Formats: sequence, C-alpha cells, structure tokens
Amino acid sequence: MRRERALGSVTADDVAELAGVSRWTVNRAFRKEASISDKARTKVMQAAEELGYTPDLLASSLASDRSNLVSVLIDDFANPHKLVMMERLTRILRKSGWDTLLVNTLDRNDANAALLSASQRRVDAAVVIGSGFNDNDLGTAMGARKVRKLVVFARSSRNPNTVSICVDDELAMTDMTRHVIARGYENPMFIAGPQTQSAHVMRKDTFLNQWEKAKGWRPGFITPNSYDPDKAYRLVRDTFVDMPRSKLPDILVCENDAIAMGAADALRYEMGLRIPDDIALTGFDDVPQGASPHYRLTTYRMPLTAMAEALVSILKGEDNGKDFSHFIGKLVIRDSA
Amino acid sequence: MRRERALGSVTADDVAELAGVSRWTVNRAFRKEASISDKARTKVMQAAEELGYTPDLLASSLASDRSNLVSVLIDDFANPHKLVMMERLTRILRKSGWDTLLVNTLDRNDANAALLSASQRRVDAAVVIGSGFNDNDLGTAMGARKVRKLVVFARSSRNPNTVSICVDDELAMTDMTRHVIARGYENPMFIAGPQTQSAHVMRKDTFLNQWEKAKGWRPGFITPNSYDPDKAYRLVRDTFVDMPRSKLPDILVCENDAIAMGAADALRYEMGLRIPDDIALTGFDDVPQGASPHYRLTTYRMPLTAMAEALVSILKGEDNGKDFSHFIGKLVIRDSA
DNA sequence: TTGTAGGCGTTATCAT
DNA sequence: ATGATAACGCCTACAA
Repeated sequence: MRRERALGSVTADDVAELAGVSRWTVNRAFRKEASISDKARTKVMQAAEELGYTPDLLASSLASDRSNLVSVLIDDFANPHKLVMMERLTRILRKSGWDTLLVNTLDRNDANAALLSASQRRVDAAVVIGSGFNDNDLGTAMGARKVRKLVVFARSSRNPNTVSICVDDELAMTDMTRHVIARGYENPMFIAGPQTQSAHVMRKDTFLNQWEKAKGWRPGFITPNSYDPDKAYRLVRDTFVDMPRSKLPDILVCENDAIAMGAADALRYEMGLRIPDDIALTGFDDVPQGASPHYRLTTYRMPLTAMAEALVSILKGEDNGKDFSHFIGKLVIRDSA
Repeated sequence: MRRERALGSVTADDVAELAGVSRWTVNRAFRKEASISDKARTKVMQAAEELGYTPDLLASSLASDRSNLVSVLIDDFANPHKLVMMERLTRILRKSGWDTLLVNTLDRNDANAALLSASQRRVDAAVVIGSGFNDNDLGTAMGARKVRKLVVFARSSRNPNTVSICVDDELAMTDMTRHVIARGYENPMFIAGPQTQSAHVMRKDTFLNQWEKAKGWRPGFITPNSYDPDKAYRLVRDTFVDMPRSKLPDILVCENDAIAMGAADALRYEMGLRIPDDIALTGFDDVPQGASPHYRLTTYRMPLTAMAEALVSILKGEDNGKDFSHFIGKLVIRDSA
C-alpha cells in the first residue's frame, strides 16, 4: 500500500535504478569517506543531478542516530551581544555541517521543556546561552538528562554534567581591574548582572577582591538583576540622581556592555555628566554599539570564533575532556575609562 | 539483529508493554485530537512517566511528512532589528508548536544552499528575512520545489511563488512623509538601503513620489548599499563633511533605524551638528536602541506579533490565500524629527 | 475505541 | 567495491 509520494521526493532507490547500481552505492557516493569507485560515484552523481535527488536528513538522522543539529537556547534578547553570538555560532556550526535550532526560552520552566523538545529531535548537543539557566536546573532537569551533550556558552558552570565554553572571567576581570587602577580611579562601584545563586559569573567577585587586595577596601555594588540596558538606566538614575556630586563614584565597572550602555545614558541624560571626565565606565563583551562615538566603551572581547570552534570539536567528539572554560580574550581600551 | 539502543531511548513499544495496551494506543495518548478513552490515556501516561518516554520527533516527522520545523534565513546580523524579529518569530512559533532552524546565510549563493539543506530537513516552511535574497533566486528555489512554503518576512516580494508578510510600505512611508511635511522641513534627502533590483522596498520611491507630489520637486538620495550603521556613518560623513552648512539638507529620511543611527552619529560626532536643531532624522523599524536618549528617533513600528501570527496561520494552512503584505504599523514620533 | 499491516528513506552490519 | 538484510520509531489507512 504505497502512500502518495511527498512533494518532489526522489529517493536513493530512484537514483540507484537510473544509475544501475544498488541503493547503498548511491548512499556511499554522497559521503566523503566511503569506499566507492570513481566510476560508480560519477554515475550516481549524474543520475542524482538528473533526478534532483538530495539525501533526506530526517531519514538519515533516524537511521544513524546523529542529527547534525544543535539547539541553542537563549533567554534574553535585550542584550545585543546575543546577536553577535548567534551570528558567530550559526556561521561556524553551519560551516562545519551542523544546523542550529534556535529556541527562545521564555522562563526557567520553559528551559526544561525546550531541552526536552530538543532531545525529541535528537540534537547532538544543546547549547545554553544566558543567565536564566542555573546549574541546579541544568543538572537535574528531565530535559537536560536526555540531551546528549549540554554546553553552557559564554558562562562558566560548575555542573559536572555540562561542558562550559567561556573566557577565564577571573583573568579577564583582573586585567580590567589593573587597567582601572592604572588609570588612577579611586572610588569605583560595580554594577552587576542577575545575582542568581548558581550563575557563576565571577566578574563581580573578582573585581571586588582584586580591588580590595590592591587598595585595602571593598567597593560597593548595585544590580539591576538583568542585562537589560533600560533597567540599568533606571537603576543608575535612581541610585545616583540625588547623590551629591562629591560622593559619586569616579568609575562604574559594569558586568557587561548592555549594563554599561544603560548606565552611560543615565549618567549623561539624567544627570548631565560627561564620560569619562565626570565619571568613567567599563563594560564587557565588546558589542558593536559600544564602539560608537556615544560610548567609546572600554570593554573586553571574548574570542567568539575560537569558542564556537571549541563547540564544534566537542560535537565531533575530538575534545578528549579538554577544558574550554579558560579562553583568553582581549581588553579593548577606548575612551570611557 | 538489534542494533545497540540509543542513549536512554524508550520507545512506544516499551510503554505499550508496561501499560498493557498496543503501541498505537500509546501514540494516540500523546496527541490531543485522538479518540482514546480517558482510562487508557492515564494508564499510558503513567507508564510513559515511569519509563521517561517522550515521542521521537524525528521518526514522527519521517512518517508523517510534517516536521513542525521552520527555517529562518538571515543574511545580515549588523542590523539590530534582526534580533527583535528573531525574538518575536521564535517566541510565537514555539508557542504554536513549531521549532525554528536559524540559518546564517553567508552570501547570495549560500542562500540557495541554505534553502536546499532546509528542504532536506523537510521544513514546513522557509522564512527569509533580509535584503540579500532576491526574488529571482527565490523563484528558482521554489521552481525546484525544494521547499514547501517560502515566506518573505518584513519585505514585499513580487515573486508569485512566495508569500510575503510585511507592512504596507507605501502607506507607512506616506504617513512618514506627511509628518515630515507637517513639521515644516523643506530640504530633505533620502538615505536608502541596498538597491538590489528585486528587493522591493518601496520606501524610497514612496517618499520621493509623495514629496514631489506635495512640493513639486524630487529630493535626492544616497545609499550605503547595506543596512549597516557603520557604513551609513561613513557615507554620511563623506557626503556632507565638506558641504557648506547652508547647503545641507534639513532632514535625512532614512530607510531604516540602522541607517538612521549611523547617520545620526556621523552628523553629531563628525560635524558637530545637533539633532533635530541643525538637521533632523527619521528611521524605520523602531529598534530598542533608537529609543535611547542619544537618538530619540522618530520611526515606524511594524506589528511584528501579528505578522508572526500570520506566519503561523500560513503554516497551519488556514490562510486561504489571504494577503499578508499590507499590515499597518504605527508612526512613532520622538524628538529626532 | 482499539488493533494490524505496511511504509517513510535512510544507515549499520554482514556477506560476497 | 558492492549488495543485501534488518533495523530506526513512528504514522496512515483500514479493519475489527
């Protein structure tokens, strides 16, 4: 009982018949490392061309248990750095033969559902980019357990079941702290991102520790509890607008660019302060907007390409337990501090 | 000859056995509109829970010829509006049961390859967002019947094989032109995006036509040939920096926000001009950054949610040939013009 | 409402 | 180097 053929569907059998070979030979012709004679291959390819045949990835995945699919979970689209990371990831993955499933995870519970549905598509790995995924959930969640490989991107994770690909935040922030000190700032304040228990972004602690070590006292910090520039804007305005100028920090060290840009806008447009003359500012991520003359943001750039390539090596199983959580980026010094 | 079982793979058969029903009953339990007794369903669900069973979407897609997968092709990550669109599309699609395959199409040729690989995954539709995809290429892709449905998002397309979901650019730009005229500007210049033969963005022509109709003369235009803020910056600088102030336009009408923001930066930081006092500016898209106090950009917001929902209705086949190329957005008036 | 047969298009494995 | 058999896990159509 043959069902109606799917639209424009040509199978390996059709090609095999036309080429006068078996279906398996057709298949071999389409893979690089197959033992097949040149003659057979060209014959097959010709027939395939003629019929417009291309292998069906769905069937292939089902049979081989490899999907060449990676799902990327993102929970925060207010941060422009997400766009940069997505561009890089999708580009490198595609170049290496993987397609990317982009999942917009609405909230924490949803992340689990997303992981689950990713596993139902048999993704080769799930990559998590964002702060809303905490290590505990990642370890215990039903969805997480069913995914072959779970990768935390651009953030360190202590969960033993996940691999994390990220810069060495401690080293990076130490560089930044040195720069701040070298520039002669004396009264810093840190603006931190979400303070979830287990999203181990070490930047805040590193800055505070390093500063304390160098100067003998521990600066304060505030947080908008998110990486949203608007929220940072409001927080900075509310925190500083009524403060006497003499008490203001001389530099705001921000956990990332999204926060730094919001902070910069508030300082400038709510309080009429000049950057860096009246108050300086640093970020992290090096988003394109931070380079604009509005900000000229001093920041830190992660080696995203290398990090994406690390992901590929994990997918290929060529990582041999290598540690990818200590990438070294680059301090980008501009005018903001 | 049983192959080794995939990691943690539980099939409907296992559940069936445990629940004491047939495999097909298990299957029915997992779909909403199936005729199955409550008793059978709860029994199945319990067994499924116990074994950690979830249906395999790959096998399901293969058998049903429906993947619940949409591929979204994007060719330009410099424009921040892409992030907004992706957020909306992925959210609405997911809510409606579709997963999103994000494809970063590296260049024009690549678009075809991307469409091909999408078809190999049997996506239910391919959605194209960007300027680098021209109607002819899209036409041939469809001609080869590679993709079931081809949707051009946020841009009109004349190709009869594609559906386009977009605002009525003519209406939108007419609104904008009226606003510009009402504000009393007299010497506008248009900054256009890529001038590919078949990317029918009508904004430029509409503005020029409307202005001519109202004022009796046709303004000039320039183009950075892309929606990249940096390129717009350089173009505006190079075009105007040596021009006597008296000859400068009094308003730059830009095809979108990405261009407008680049232009604004150039005017301000290369030429020391104030916006809107010395020269005014309008954009299109209403990206978040345009709302910042740096720009306070007068712009136009598309109804992205409704547009994404239109996509869903197309996927569901509930669109009965409806026309989705005349959505109405909203003029967002801020300080830049 | 439930069960059965056949098929979706490929790949792993073994045999020639 | 090539061919053949048996899965992969589910869905459609039909029968009971």
